[in-house]
Amino acid sequence: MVPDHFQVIDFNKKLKSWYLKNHRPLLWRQTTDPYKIWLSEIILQQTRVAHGTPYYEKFLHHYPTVFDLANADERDVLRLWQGLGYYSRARNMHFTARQIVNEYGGRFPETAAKLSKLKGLGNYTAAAIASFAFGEAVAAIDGNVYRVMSRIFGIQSDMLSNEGKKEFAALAKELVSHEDPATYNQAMIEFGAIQCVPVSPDCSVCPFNDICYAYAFKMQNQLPVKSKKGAVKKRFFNYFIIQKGEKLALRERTAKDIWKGLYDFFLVESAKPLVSPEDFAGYKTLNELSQTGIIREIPKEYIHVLSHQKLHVHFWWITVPLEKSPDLPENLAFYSKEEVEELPKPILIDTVLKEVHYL
DNA sequence: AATTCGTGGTA
DNA sequence: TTACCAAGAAT
Repeated sequence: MVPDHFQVIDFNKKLKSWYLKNHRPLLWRQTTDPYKIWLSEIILQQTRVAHGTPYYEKFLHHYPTVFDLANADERDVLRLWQGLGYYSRARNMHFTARQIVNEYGGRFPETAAKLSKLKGLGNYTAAAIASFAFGEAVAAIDGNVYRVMSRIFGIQSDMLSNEGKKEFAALAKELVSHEDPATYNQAMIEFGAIQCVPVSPDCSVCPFNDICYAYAFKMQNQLPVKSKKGAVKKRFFNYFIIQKGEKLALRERTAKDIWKGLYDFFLVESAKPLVSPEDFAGYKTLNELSQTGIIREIPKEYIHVLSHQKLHVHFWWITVPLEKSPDLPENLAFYSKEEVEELPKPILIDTVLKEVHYL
């Protein structure tokens, strides 16, 4: 709850004034088109503006309307998303585009309550679209807003716990401007992004340093409180790149695991790194394949770090003679160089193919 | 409710 | 080198 002495009207006035003077001219702020706003919000989830901006422009160029996105193949959408990470965002966005077209006539629902029922839209994104595109007076609470509220009001609850989220939500509901909710939400987010930054904010120029709890008690670097993440797990990936002529064998990842929907090579995951040919003894299909063609090692260990996993990756290249047609395991299939280029791939796979000058 | 889902940048 | 961070959501 907002303390008795806190002046919500004054706060909103100063915040808006700060925003009008200091905000960045980001592309997706120049429109009230819910499609464009939705696209930007999905792209920016857990993603820096600098990283997401080129993707926003690419998507808008390829898919100018929700109808264009709905008509696209999921594979092409994932290919355009390649390099952004958290690929379920792209799959959910594509699914939702089709739903908007097929069930809503191409028009987005206009309230946060309805929007949040769509795939890929949680409380934050639904509120952002509802306020930016339709002017609904709902608070959009992202990581920036949690930080700003936590510092100004001295809220020390864990912002990632359910209890903490309720507390922040109740406060945010009292703060949101009913006069201009869109600018209020943009301003809170922007204020957190460029003034009330996570590490070592310059509080000397902050318009709220006279009312800020964190500034008064020098707790800028202690707030907000976030529960710590779990340990990073090690995994050992052994990739076998099977080549026949110009073609490579790839397969779509369909398991409930990282990189779902993307394409990679024949993969043997092991508890420890496989170093010598003797280590392959236990893998039947691998032995058969290695006898089919020439196998050589890419003498390098790739370390690929994800948010909760650290991959130790080794690549082997198997060249199959043109006259032979090995039985490919799993759902592997041969793709031409042009097809390989067009398939959505984890950034690691793309990097390796470029390093060996295949792509 | 705790985990899991990428990638790149920075201190 | 490690840890943290970046316009969160799904399970």
